[in-house]
Amino acid sequence: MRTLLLFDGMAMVYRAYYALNGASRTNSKGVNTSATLGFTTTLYDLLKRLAPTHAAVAFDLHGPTFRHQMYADYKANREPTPEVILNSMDDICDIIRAFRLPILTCEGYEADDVIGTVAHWAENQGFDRVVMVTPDKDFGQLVTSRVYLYRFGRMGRPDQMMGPAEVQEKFSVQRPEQVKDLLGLWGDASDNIPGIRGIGEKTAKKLIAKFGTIEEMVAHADEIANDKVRNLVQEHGQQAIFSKQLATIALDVPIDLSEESLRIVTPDYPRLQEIFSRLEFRNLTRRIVTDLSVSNPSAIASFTSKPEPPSRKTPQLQQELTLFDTPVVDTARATEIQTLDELPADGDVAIFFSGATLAVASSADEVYITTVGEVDLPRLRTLLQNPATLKLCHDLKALKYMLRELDIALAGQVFDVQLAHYLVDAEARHTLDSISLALLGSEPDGAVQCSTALWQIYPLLAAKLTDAGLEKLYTEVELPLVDVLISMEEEGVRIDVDALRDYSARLSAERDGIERRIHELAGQAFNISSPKQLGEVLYEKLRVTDKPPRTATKQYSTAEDVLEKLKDSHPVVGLVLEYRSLSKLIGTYLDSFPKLINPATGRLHTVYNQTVTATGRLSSSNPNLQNIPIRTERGREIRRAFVARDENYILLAADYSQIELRIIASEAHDEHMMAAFANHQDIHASTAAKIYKLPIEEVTKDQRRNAKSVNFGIVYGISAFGLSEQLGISRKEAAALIEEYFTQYPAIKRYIDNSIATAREHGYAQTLLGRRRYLPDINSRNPSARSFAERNAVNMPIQGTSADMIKIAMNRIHKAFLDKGLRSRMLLQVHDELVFDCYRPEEQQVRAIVEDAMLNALPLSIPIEVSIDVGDNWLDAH
DNA sequence: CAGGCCCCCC
DNA sequence: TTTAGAGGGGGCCTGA
Repeated sequence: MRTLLLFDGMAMVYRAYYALNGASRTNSKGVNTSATLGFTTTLYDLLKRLAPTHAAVAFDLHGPTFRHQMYADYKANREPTPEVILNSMDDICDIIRAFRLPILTCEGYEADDVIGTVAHWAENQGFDRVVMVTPDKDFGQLVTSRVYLYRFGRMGRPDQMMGPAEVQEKFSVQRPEQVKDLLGLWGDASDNIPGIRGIGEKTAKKLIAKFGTIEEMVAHADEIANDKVRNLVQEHGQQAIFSKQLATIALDVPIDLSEESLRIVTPDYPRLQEIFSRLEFRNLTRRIVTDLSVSNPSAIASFTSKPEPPSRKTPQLQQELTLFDTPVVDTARATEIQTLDELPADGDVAIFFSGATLAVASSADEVYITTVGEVDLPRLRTLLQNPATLKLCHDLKALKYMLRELDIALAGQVFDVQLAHYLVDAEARHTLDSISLALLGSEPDGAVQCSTALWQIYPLLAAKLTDAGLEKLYTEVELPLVDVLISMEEEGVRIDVDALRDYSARLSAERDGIERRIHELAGQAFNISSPKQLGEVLYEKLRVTDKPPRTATKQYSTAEDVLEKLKDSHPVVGLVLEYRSLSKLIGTYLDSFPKLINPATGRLHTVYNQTVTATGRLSSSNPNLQNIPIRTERGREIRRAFVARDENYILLAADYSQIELRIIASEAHDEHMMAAFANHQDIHASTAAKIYKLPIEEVTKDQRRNAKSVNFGIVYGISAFGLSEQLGISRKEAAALIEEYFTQYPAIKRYIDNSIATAREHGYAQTLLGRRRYLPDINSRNPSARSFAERNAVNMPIQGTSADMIKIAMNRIHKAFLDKGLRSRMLLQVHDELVFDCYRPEEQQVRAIVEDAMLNALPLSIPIEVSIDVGDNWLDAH
């Protein structure tokens, strides 16, 4: 079997950099080896894992400034004159040479042109497999930037060229067929999407179909009937052609290729040893020695390091080694069992279902496939209710809902790969397909493969969970929470539909009146809800300002904060805001809730998603009950429609008070803030007293408001700009406010700095319980990307710890209610608040349980406060 | 039907 | 090249 392994060299360097989670590694001689070490490790791993017969590394000869230069040339109407800049890549090139891999470059072409050419060549040479190794992130960016340029027909700075995530996701480690797809994509992109703004993909496809190619289309633009389209093509045609060139991967780069020159030979071990020793790559040296001791003992002599004792991770590594050589999910290997009886009653099982199809796999090899309607129920029940066995699944909550229809209660240890994957990498996608792709290298097809994939994923994911120290969070927090969420979703909440309808009618009448007045003022009828139409009326017809604000996509902006500033320029602006606010209330809440009430239960059932947020919070949808208005009088009224189950019940709401600030104070060990909390002071007033150096009684409303904003800013990862916007003060004043805050609260400042430093060191931020959020941009050279990551490094541990805390409380409350057989039920969670249907006779009991669970879920070094209130409806329970 | 924009919550 | 620029979410509407 002939396998060609192709590396995108420059991108590999970046990948290596990110792979180290942005950690900067400096050796004892002060040399920063982050990228080099990462690159080398990845290179070595892949050579080992893929065991290719041929390999090559391609580099851009012109470096990252290529695109800048190209853009400059384009603007100046010059022929492209790419500047040749070789980065300080000497070490990496040395290492590649020591591995005796050929480096391919070609002036005037990018690395992926070279790769495309080699891949194309290899296919023609009859290679069995061409594997392209290119980092998802950077290669994705490259792909995207090209497509982007092409599709939108405009140039931009390379660092702005980010595009749809799915484009990025498509490419990581490429299988041969994927390389083919890849090449196909270029063809598709080149011929079907002209880079002309204002012409959509559909129109474009029609045009290309008519003319054949973009060049033809531009040449015969005058034949286009539609005036608008014709003008656009005539105006931007050349740019479209240029964009096409940029977006097309070359398959004919002039490089000499021979099979012999790409063949893998034994590395130059003495040379490698020399470099590794200079760079102080001790662990890598040890690893290579260990590997060599198995495969090539005679080569060890060149390495001075002692072999490492066999790693306990060997089985897993072994598994990884085989992944690339055999299809991961091998249906041929899986035997379809004819009856459930053939599966051992005391064996572990993976359960997968989709629609009516149900697959039960006793291992990666044996699967029973059936439908929910036809399944042998008693046998399935025996299998799943066995407390001694392990159950593997994806999306436990959905599974439990399905099993409940069959009257089956899952017992024994459960491993939900979706939930586990959420903890391992919260921001990734958690569909079974993408988990498989990430961990196994391919996507399962059909129920049989899905169920066997669960078996393959399980050991890998379980190991990751353990390695990251997340087992406890999984077992003790997230897994038990599934039952709590099911109970809450099922319970739903009672809505006073009549009240909702009455209120809707009232607000609708008000809205209609405002709509008429807006139309009168505008002198025309138009759709106020259409930002596009509204923008035209405000900025073109009424000219409420000379400098119309724009959105990122260059549309007129009609965002609230923008309009708020223009309020005094024209009476229509205030009316528009009023209209918007009413429309929102009517559309999102008043009119939508009645439609969502379940006729069977007569209640409103939200869906909680446990694997969405980057920080560990829950999210709620259909409807979202976590964003019910409260701030404005008019909005707040909606909460009146959330009512207790019946006259025997009362709604009980329990809120954490200032929980995030308490977490900061506690984590930072800030004495002043801790004292303020300990003395039950108004924390914002106390902060104001500190920054304005006044006795707390003399703090004015404005000062308190400013202090409150700074406190919030601290939670969010403060910036002078953000604060100035929030408070409507100048950036300078905001900066001064922040500075004074940090002077008065030095421990907070240290805490923030420390959060960022820790994230930089590890490459991730984490909560008290170890929940992680990876921050690959924390060391980015792009200042705005870096700042974003830094703010996340500050915010995530706070927001996430608070999320961990309330999740623990929810689990305890749920359990206590069950243990005591209470009739009261937990209904809603709104991040720092829990709402209950409280059976009146149980009120004191419920209060005690809830308070105890919330206060003691995750003790801080300062007291936590919870306020509990009751009422006939949610508004009164506050 | 997706994406842009907007606005509600914590 | 002219916008956004404090964290985390979801929903509605338009326009193709």
